[in-house]
Amino acid sequence: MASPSIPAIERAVLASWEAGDTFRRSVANRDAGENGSNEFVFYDGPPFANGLPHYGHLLTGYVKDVVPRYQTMRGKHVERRFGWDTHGLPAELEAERILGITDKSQIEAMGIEAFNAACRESVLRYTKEWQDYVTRQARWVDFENDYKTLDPTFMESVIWAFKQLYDKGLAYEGFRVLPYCWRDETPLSNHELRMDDDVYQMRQDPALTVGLRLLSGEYLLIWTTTPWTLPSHQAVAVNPDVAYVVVEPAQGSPLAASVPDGEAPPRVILAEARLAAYARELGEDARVVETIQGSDLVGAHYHPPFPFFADEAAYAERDQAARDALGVAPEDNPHAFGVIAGDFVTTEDGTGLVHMAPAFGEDDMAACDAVGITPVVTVDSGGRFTALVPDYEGVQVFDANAAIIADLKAGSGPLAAVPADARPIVLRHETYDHSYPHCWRCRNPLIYKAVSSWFVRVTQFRDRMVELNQEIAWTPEHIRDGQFGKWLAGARDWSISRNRYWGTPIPVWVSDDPAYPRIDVYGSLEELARDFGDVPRNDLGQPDLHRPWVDQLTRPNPDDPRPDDQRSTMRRIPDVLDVWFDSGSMPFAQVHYPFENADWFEHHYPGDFIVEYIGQTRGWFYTLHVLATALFDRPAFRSAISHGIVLGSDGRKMSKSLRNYPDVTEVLDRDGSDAMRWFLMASPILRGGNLVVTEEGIRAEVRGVLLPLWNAWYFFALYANTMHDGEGYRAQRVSPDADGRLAGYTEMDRYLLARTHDLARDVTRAADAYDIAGACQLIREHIDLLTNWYVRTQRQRFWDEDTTAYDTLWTALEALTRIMAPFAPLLTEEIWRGLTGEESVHLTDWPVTVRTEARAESASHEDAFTSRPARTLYDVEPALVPDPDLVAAMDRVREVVSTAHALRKAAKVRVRQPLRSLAVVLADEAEAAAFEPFAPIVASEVNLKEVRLEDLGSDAAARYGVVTRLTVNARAAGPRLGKQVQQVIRAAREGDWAQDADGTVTAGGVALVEGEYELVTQAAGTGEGELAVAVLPGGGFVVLDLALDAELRAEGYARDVVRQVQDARKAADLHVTDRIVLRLGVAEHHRAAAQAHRAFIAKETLAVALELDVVPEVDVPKGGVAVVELARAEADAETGDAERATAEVTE
RNA sequence: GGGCCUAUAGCUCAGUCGGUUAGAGCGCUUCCCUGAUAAGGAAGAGGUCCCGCGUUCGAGUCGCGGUAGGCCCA
Repeated sequence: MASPSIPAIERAVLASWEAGDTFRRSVANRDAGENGSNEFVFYDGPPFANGLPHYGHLLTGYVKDVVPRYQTMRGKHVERRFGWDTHGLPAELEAERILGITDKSQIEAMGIEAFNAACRESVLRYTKEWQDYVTRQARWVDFENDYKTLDPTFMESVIWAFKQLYDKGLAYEGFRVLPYCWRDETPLSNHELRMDDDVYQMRQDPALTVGLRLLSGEYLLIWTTTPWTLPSHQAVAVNPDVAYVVVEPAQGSPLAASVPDGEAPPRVILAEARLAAYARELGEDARVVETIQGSDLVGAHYHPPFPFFADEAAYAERDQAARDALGVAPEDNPHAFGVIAGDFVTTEDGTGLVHMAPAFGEDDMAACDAVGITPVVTVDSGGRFTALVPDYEGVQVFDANAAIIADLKAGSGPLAAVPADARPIVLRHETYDHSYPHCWRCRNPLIYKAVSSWFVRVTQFRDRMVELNQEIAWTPEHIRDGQFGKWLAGARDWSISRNRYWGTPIPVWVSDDPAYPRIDVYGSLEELARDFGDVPRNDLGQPDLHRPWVDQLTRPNPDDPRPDDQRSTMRRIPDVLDVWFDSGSMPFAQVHYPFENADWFEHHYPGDFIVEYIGQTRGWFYTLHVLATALFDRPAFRSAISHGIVLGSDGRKMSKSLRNYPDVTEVLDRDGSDAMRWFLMASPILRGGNLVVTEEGIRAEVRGVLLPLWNAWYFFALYANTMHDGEGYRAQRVSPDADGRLAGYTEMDRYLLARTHDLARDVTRAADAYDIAGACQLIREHIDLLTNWYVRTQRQRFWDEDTTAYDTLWTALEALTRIMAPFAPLLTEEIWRGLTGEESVHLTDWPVTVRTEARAESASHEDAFTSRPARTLYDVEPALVPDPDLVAAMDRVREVVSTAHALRKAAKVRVRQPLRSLAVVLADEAEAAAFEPFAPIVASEVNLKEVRLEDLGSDAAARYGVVTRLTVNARAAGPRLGKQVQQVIRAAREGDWAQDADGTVTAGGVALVEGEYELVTQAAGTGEGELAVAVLPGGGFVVLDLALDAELRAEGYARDVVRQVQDARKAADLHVTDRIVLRLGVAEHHRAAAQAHRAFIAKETLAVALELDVVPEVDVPKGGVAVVELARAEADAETGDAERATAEVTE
């Protein structure tokens, strides 16, 4: 059909693939080669399937299909295993939702076993739907031989990786500051903070400005909205690049008044930019004693706000318990209570000096860690102060604010024991309204709190990661040294433990008695079995590393010499691994390395190709690279596409609630998968840009690419099938003769084949460079050429049953569908099957195009065939004969046609009006000769009786008048002439130049040397009389003879009549093959013309009878040339022979 | 606040090593053509190449500083 239902075609193709097992065979057809030498290794980035796929998944899925399909056709063996990401917090939250519970205590109450069972069910809930979507998008991927991160084999490889890191000293335990819900007694991930818009709510907190007394006497002003963190204070941070001032408060200011008469008022230090904000306390005319840089303050020491950790000995003793509980080795804190540098310090609010409580702030932790200050955790899991802060022990931190503020102001409580001149002062106490994070479950205000965590010591091999990144080919290129490279260079240690339930367990067992410490790390089921007597087993008795089964493995501490009944026990730490550790382990864990497939893995790592959206530079791309570097000292992948973000039709992020994007199912049902694939693949999104998805955009690709391709095929099939009186014609592949020539084919045929050759060559180049959008652009241009140049100009040959035309079009379409197959796999499949009668385009080979070299080589080295790898490029596409000269000549033809049309247009002569002649004047005889074969094409396109070729060497120059124009090659002349080149260019443009007798060209007074200029000959004017002259863009010119005689006018008139009748036919809703009875009424002065072309008119309009009358001119309708009346011919005439009918009319 | 990216015609985007007069597709206007095509052809309108400074004989392109937007981080 001419207007096909593409989705229907697609469904039929999909069904045939399933029936024919085509995917599996396309993989199996290709030899993997020795040690996988002929494999293309693709890693599937596991999606988290806890929901349905959206455009982002579809986009990535299409790329994940295009590249392997292409490589398969190139002859590679490409395994494609689907991966499922199954662990992690999203799964747990979904399980909580299903189970109707909201916090960890409820999980503990119901039991981890039941909870994890719910998690497992939730992550596999949508696998069927995913499979359906992936199948519908024509993505070939192996669902049977898939991998899941919850598989015991996968998990065993993951704990192996952890142990490797531990053994290399690259895994350690430390602190990590997280949002923490003291009511639910659980840390939250940063992701949970962004989960709901109303997680951040306005809240009123006390804000204190406190002065801490430097040993030199001045007070550092710090500002905090969490007074409860002051007892845990460890340092003050300043921005080293900010200016600070030492200020003496004005006489009579509140601060000056606070000291007894006679005593000097205290001097305070704050950022210069914040001085005005404290005018109330310091007085309007407070005196700036000194201005200093932040860096000058770094290292200064002061008296802490509270005395809890001031006494080194007491601190060490009291903190020991907390440290022991966390398993951290004791170390002192010599740097505490000093000024440290922090780039994050701003002067937007506060004082420009920031109070650091490293256990309760991320910045605090990082800045203190940099100078060796360890956090002091003074708050228990319920948010209450511990014995480390005896004065407030047991008080919830928010409740403690009031008491802390009161003690600070009054010097009471713990400060009573501190000498007055070492106490802090409270400069300001205000109420602060700010946006503050709340627990998304219980709506209580969160705190930030240090929790114990395991880390990968990324900082230790960070530089190596940067080096290895240089070996990766990124698309777009800037990712390598930009977003990804910069991220690597600034990488911090990776926190990999999560205080959760559903994940790969951290395989660390510790003694439960600090008196007899011991740590065991396990990297395999076998090691576990050795120490615990058996592997962990679930309720079905199957090996299962998940909690709670793995936690049930305990044993007496071998390092504990006490009798058995008193011995300490080795227990697993409760944490599970960050899910990103799972996905980073995917290359080896999917094959259960090193327990199985060690040899395979060696030869398939790094992988050849991965693709994800740009955000994965901090996600999958990153974790793959971290583990690859740490474990194997090589990159995990050779090339990566990092695509942009898919936006909704309004340019904003796609949002379910806004409904700002086309429904996926609707698009697939109406326009089809290939339309969506092409739309996405041809878009800038694969070059890193963002993409707005609109239905119009998708439809535009259907109209611009898919339908023209289909119609080219439909045109071919329609006429090939009706050839030889309906017997049909089976087209042959064009094949060159022994000399490699396409003798017997027209220029246009050879041109199409040469262009198809170029297409294959250029698309190969683009696809090899992962420039998928570029490949699509090339194909789009080629389809335009095929349909709107070749087919349109050659239609008559098809109606004339010229078999070379059929063979040529068949060959071109067959190659085109192969080239396009990865980018529109369903539609090309249907067309290719129609063309060849064979099974699948995806089981064939990519058109390879190095025939010239291969021919020479294979001729001289006959044995080269056998000694070369399977798919080296031999004479596989003999029909696609490159011909650069022919391609260039045809470009000239299109120039000539276009220019001649422009002349007609300027002279207001319609194309239907035949003209006598066109002269094409080219530079020399050779060019004219090369053009000669195309003269008929020009004649028919421009509607000319004759196309003459002339060259400038003939008398054409004299007859039409020519000028010579000077063009300067700035690239060549610029370096030699320097500044003068501008002068020369201007002179050349203005005609201010001359050529000497000896040939020297001088422009603007400057002599030019060979190669710096070009002399171009052009027609001078627009021609004389009825000759119209126009310059060709590539040099040369055309001269169109606009003179009309009666004969030409008559012919033009006849064609006008035909046109009008065709319109009337269309208006009468006639079928294109319907015969008609026609009556024409023409004006007297057109009678002769109509008579002369009566047969032509009848033939063109399929008129079996034509009655011709003369009517008064006024009866002819406006816009028409005749009065037209027509009716469908009677049935017997309709079935009669058209030519006989025409003959009757002629008589 | 930091890092990265982007900014070129009404829209979506190309623009190579810095080289003379900056392109394509779509859209728009007018005209033409039309027995495969939901098409095709021609002409036209439409540009402060985000702004500024600099380097250079010459800058859409290179450098610096801004502005706006996107992504990520904080």
